[in-house]
Amino acid sequence: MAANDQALAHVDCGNCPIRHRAVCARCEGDELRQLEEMKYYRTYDAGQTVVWSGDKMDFVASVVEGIATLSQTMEDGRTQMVGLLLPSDFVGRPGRDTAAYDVVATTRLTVCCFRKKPFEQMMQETPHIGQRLLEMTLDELDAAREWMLLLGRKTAREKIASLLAIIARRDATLNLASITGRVVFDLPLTREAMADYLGLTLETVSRQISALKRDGVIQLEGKRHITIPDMQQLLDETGDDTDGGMLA
Amino acid sequence: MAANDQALAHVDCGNCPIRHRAVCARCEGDELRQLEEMKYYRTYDAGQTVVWSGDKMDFVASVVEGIATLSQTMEDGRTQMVGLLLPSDFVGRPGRDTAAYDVVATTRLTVCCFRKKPFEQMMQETPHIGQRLLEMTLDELDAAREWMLLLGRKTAREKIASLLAIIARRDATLNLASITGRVVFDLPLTREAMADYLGLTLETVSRQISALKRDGVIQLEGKRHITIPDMQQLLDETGDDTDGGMLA
DNA sequence: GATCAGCCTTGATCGAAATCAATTTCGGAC
DNA sequence: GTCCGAAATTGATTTCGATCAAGGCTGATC
Repeated sequence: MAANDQALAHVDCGNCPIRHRAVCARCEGDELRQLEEMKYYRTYDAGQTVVWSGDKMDFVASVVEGIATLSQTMEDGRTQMVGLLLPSDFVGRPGRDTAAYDVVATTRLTVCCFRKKPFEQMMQETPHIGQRLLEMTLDELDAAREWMLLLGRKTAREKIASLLAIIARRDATLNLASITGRVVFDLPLTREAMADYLGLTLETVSRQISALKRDGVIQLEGKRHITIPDMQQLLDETGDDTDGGMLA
Repeated sequence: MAANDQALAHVDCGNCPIRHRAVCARCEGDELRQLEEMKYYRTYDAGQTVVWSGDKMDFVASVVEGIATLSQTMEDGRTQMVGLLLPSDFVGRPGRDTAAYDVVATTRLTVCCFRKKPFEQMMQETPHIGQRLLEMTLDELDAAREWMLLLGRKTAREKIASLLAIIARRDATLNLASITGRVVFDLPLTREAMADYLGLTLETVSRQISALKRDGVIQLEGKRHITIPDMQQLLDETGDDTDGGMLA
């Protein structure tokens, strides 16, 4: 566990920004009160490691604010990101006591933790929680499978376009903006993190971003601020079915 | 749905080969009887498609016997396998009514089906089932993440070695054989299916298998029958941590 | 036993991304 | 404003796997 964890002011679950999307989404009344009592917050600075793969992990948690990455590293240093944790995402696995992946905060990160034992006990007694966790896990599995298609079969250019589209879409849904026409956002990842996400080198990431800029698909301001003048044009570059995919 | 489905003789759940590993693993007595009543079998020939991505799917199922693949295809024909379904694995997603992937039988396949509506209803009433499904889904997510590392960061040779190790390990656990020293098994996949699994072309798969043979890591008899004289040597080729991965 | 088709292997060549190697840009500290 | 270092860009070259192209096996069919 990292050094400078901090206890935060206790936040009322009723006002929690991830109240309706996290594992606790379906809890009400007594159940919520019970969770409220066992929860505690932790925060991490950008760049800090939350847990190392193989470490003992005696808690599970929900991301409240900020972004973290899940990644795997081979002995020789090759690393692959296997998950991107956004607010409301769940960290840890009930019924397992060591971390399977490295978890690293890429921005300042706040998580809402529950000690594993009491949480598991509560899962036994409260079907809501397990049901919600099942839904979330199935969604993650779908995302992982889409990602596998990207890693196995897409070109570097398609990979970059896909990642930008994913981030743009997420940003748009968070901010209730439209997902057509002009989209503007900040990249939450370094070129290296993008490379680890996409199974590329950071040089290739840089080159492909430059190429997309040259071709007018994106505009860059500084290194991180991105404008997509025409979302459809970006989607056309991802290689994905853009029109729902179903034939008439 | 494919044409030549066949109703099979009704098999007693108590004698079912996947009784202790499938979604129904934790059901007993009444619950089991209830499932027994709603289940029905279907079989498919090798090569037959079970469902097409985008199709309406009004059932969920457990693989009883045989092997099937889950895969995704891009408009231009590039395809990536995203799941390998073995006996006891679950097909379909509660709470979704169209298939997200193509499901294809690679050997003769028998599945145990439940119509979606009654199954979902039973999940509501029987926490066992959801709990078991959650466990299975979490395992699948772990497998998907290991696969992502393979797709994103491993060399062609490492990919082949990893796939052979996965199949060898599974075969060994099924047959209670040891996973050290000599291992013998039949490849259940064509070179093309292996390529779709690994994000390679079939030519590269063929070449790397030839190379591993030349180097004495594997022995081939015909195209499909494989002998691994020394499992550790194969594992050394996978690029994975071979010794549990944890430092002292 | 000849024929055929599907599957597999092998060879030659090409090309996309990796690698190696300088710079350049940018954001923050002073 | 200046300086510093991390992050990013860009260029040159190499390499691994894809692609293009012949054949070779093997088992099923007649």
